[in-house]
Amino acid sequence: MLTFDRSLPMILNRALDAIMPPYRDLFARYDLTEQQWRVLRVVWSSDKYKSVDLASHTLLAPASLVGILDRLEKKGLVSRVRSTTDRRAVYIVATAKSRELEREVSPQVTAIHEQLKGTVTDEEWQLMESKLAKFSEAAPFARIKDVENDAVSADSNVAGTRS
Amino acid sequence: MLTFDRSLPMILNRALDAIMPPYRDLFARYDLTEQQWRVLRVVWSSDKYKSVDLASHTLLAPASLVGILDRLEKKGLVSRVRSTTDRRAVYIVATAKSRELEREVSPQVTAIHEQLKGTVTDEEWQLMESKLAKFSEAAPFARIKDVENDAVSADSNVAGTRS
DNA sequence: AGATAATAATTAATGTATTAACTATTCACA
DNA sequence: TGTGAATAGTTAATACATTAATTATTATCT
Repeated sequence: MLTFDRSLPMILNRALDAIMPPYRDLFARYDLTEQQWRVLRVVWSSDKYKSVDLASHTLLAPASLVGILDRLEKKGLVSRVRSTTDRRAVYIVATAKSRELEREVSPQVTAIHEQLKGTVTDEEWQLMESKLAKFSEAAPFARIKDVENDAVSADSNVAGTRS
Repeated sequence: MLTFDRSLPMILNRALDAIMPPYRDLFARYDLTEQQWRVLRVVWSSDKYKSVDLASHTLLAPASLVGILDRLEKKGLVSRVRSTTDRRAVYIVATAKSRELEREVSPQVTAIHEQLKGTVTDEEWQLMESKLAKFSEAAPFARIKDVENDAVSADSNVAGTRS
């Protein structure tokens, strides 16, 4: 019988609950949330990301991004730049102030991650990662039972987003 | 070098993002959220859980539970019963209406989980589960405390009675 | 007994999640 | 070449997450 405690959602949530506090404590010291950090991580990697790109790379819904970007912009860590070629699109660029933050916080984030990785062997890590990747890829069975409305377009969700 | 995409938090979040939609779609059909379902799952297992016990078993913060229980109570799915032996404590009990829901939804939840489990072998599953458990236990600052048999203590002085 | 600490549940404030709907712009194509 | 579909970003409404503070009650300790 399926024990609730050992269901996949609970297993994953429990692991997240266990590993996140050190990250959150660190971010809190710099007045950042976990999600804000995720956005910054991606923005630092390139100035050519539109909001919609950030959504897929950070696993944050577009609607959530709006508020997160509002707050990051208010703190002077990013700025929105309207595209000239496609006036619908907005590019998110990192400010110098945020680069400062990157230099200061990134090493500490790496340190936490290294410590986490240290709790299992490299081999075990690879194994776990590949198994989890299997689940991450196997999402197509998501819409099986749409009884009422005739099947909406076969894939209403773009790969990588959670729309 | 640490790629953001392959950090443990992102790996776990990506897996959750992939597996949760079918669950959420199912719950939505019964006007339930994922968290409300988690609470019900635990409440159904015993009428002797206090709010504080639910918090550890559902991985939901006590502050979040307040609102979730408010909504479940308003829907007539659970009720709060103040303990007579410790007037600080509140026991959460399932209503007959919620038992109906259990009979109808549980099999479908099991079906989704079986399908998920089918994407890897039993051996792979065991492996992944044990590795994730390592992180869940080695948690430096785990917010969730030991969940053992603290809730099953023989305090049968619940004011309300079962049905 | 009486001060104090600990516990259970809650409230308050701010930030994020989720779904649906809406605006503005661009694309596709008959 | 116009017209409907698609896309990017946003707003709105409701629910949950997180931290800190608050209330009520019970436990502890000298």
